[in-house]
Amino acid sequence: MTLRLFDSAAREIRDFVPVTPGQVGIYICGLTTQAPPHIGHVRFAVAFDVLRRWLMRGHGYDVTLIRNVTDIDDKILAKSAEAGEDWFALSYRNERLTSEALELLGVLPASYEPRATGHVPEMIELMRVLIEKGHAYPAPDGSGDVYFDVRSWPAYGELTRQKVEDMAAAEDADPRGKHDPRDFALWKGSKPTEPESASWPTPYGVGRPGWHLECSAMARKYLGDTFDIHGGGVDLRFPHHENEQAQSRAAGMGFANYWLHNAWVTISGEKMSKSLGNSLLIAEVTKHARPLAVRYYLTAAHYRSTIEFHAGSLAEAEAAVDRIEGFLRRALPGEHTAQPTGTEILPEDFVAAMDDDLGVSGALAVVHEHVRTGNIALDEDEAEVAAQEARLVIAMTDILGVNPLAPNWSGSDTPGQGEAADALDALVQAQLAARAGARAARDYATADAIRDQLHAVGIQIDDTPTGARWSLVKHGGEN
RNA sequence: GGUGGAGUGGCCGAGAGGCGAGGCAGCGGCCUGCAAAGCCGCGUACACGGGUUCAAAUCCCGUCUCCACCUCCA
Repeated sequence: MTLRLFDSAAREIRDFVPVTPGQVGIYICGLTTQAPPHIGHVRFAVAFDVLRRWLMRGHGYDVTLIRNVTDIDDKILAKSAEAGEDWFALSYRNERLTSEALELLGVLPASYEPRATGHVPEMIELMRVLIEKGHAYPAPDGSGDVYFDVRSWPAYGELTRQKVEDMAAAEDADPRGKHDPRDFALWKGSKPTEPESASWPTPYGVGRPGWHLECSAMARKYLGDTFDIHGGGVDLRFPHHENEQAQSRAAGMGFANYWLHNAWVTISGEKMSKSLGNSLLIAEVTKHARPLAVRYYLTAAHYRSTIEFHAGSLAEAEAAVDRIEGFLRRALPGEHTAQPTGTEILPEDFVAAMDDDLGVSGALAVVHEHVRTGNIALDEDEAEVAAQEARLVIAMTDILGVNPLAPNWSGSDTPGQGEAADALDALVQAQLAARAGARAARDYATADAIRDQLHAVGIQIDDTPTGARWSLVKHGGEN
């Protein structure tokens, strides 16, 4: 089967063919570390995590994923100045919060996360080449700015199919000394109001990275002049990705062969933004739903579709996850965690859905069908069949990063692990034994009282033909 | 003004000429002491108006509405 991806540069679905057989290089634009991450911010990471897992598990590629950190920009400097905090401290704090959020949501760590500020020499080299080739120039006013000469690169605008004449003037730097108002800054000369720590010497003056140059420099350093996939949110298509491509190609590189862009998380139909407040920060959201449910919510829709966040979103995801998890726990009793063995034969319709531009919705439909098949097998006492279905469900959900039994979801809410869990189990088992006795004596009032008491402290009792089982009620807020 | 995306049943969300994805919620049933879980059954939905076709949510024409980007953005 051939993986097909929607290349937003070509605006069509294309067969994926890597530059080097068996290997895939992916560069995705990470976050500008100016604020803690909200649920919309992490969608790109989840979307590309699914792509990465599918490339690895579905096609056996060796994947190098570079996710950059833009650790300096106008807003970081402005916010830190406002807060009276060092810019690098603010930036690093948010970088750590972002990493924690992604780990919490089961996003595999990137191969590397390069920071813009750590790649100034690479950027200087790029500027040198661009200036030499006549595609960039230092501002003649001595400001220290270096601009990309848009008019010198006829292909400018090709990524987003725009004509230079239709574009508004760039305002990311003072228009001092620009050849054309659309020219954008590769490098920004230091301003007297900016801290000295936010500046680096270059042949063109002291300053700091522009927003776009870092990605061109870092993609080249870690993935080569031509690489496979470049990803990011749709809002980055212009100007960021357009500019990256122009810089890199004008400097003589091939740059990305495929461009993938993910859509938004919306609220009431509108793009989520910081102004909506704290309730949607990852740290807040995961207080109301367990991380697995948040991950499922973010994963379940196609990456190019906007997903609407509403009051019941996480509860629905929780219910769907509970259904899958409930089956796995019944089909694989005693296995607290479980991962794919790598030898499972994935269902054909699952593979077909994933190969079709990562059709996660169709893939999840296959998962749920196998859950149903497995549940029927359990009802009919066919434990072997159920276990086989469970293995498939684990393999499929693991590719999507939503395997309920994956070790990374194990936390304090997972029964059966650790000494405290053993102690809890012993206490609950004693209660269950008492309840079983009451039921045997047809003293249902007592039996129900025990069940109610346990439920009141968050323990769910389910009677089965082989005895009662218990589990913690999953409703977040306990993690 | 330029560029791009979207309107699907109570909700979320796939699909892209014929076979009703899936989940959530709801109703009925089986099971259960009662529950829970599970299973079975129940929904002819595709913004609007035309058109093409044996057949349209899907193609064509027109209209309406919404969203995003146009140098801060996942």
